[in-house]
Amino acid sequence: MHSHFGPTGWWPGDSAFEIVVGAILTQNTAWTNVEKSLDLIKSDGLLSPQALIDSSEETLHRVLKPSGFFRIKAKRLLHFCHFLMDTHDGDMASLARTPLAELRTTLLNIHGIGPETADDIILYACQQPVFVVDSYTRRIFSRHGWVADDIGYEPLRSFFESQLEANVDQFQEYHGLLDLTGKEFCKTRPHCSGCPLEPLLSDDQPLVSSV
DNA sequence: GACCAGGCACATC
DNA sequence: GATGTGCATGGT
Repeated sequence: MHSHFGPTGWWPGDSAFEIVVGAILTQNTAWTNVEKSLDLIKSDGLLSPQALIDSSEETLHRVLKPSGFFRIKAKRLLHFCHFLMDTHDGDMASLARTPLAELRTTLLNIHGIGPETADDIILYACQQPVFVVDSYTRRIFSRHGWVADDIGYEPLRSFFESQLEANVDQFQEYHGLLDLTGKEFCKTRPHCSGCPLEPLLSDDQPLVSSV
């Protein structure tokens, strides 16, 4: 994948907090739409937990509108902002120092932060090693016959983490490459010709046979 | 005009 | 525990 796409530079963002905002806004949403909202948030000077908390509901809805689900995402963003202010005085660097297991549990307890969003935050905003699984990851591996197509998030994450050295840079790059591969090659079943992973196909049993 | 996009929570069975 | 559904906009 790397030889096909080169370095992905996955997850643009000038700050850890911006990455968190993007992670929440991109839930089931195309990144191009998220960028529109991020631009509005920045131009309105709202890119901080306190600024978002202080903003009116109308303002929040207006800036979140381009990325869809704006009512629900406004609530989810505020839940995270209140958490960050209450427990870390709004400081992402302080949050990022939380030990990995505790960090993950804590994030998952915030309303609106599910497994993928939590892992995006941990890997890209907090720079700690978790393997981010997303719909493309599952689709690519199931279409190649390597895992069951209904494999759960945690079993798939555990699988990757058991096979790979825990390395933040590499985990960031794997996720970016899998996303690009999914977008470009994984449109049709069982798998698309030209996929960079095609040379790995074999008659072997699935790597993970069941949930 | 249908379908999808870098999910999650909640209701119902 | 498993399955279905609402959330909403913008691009293809």
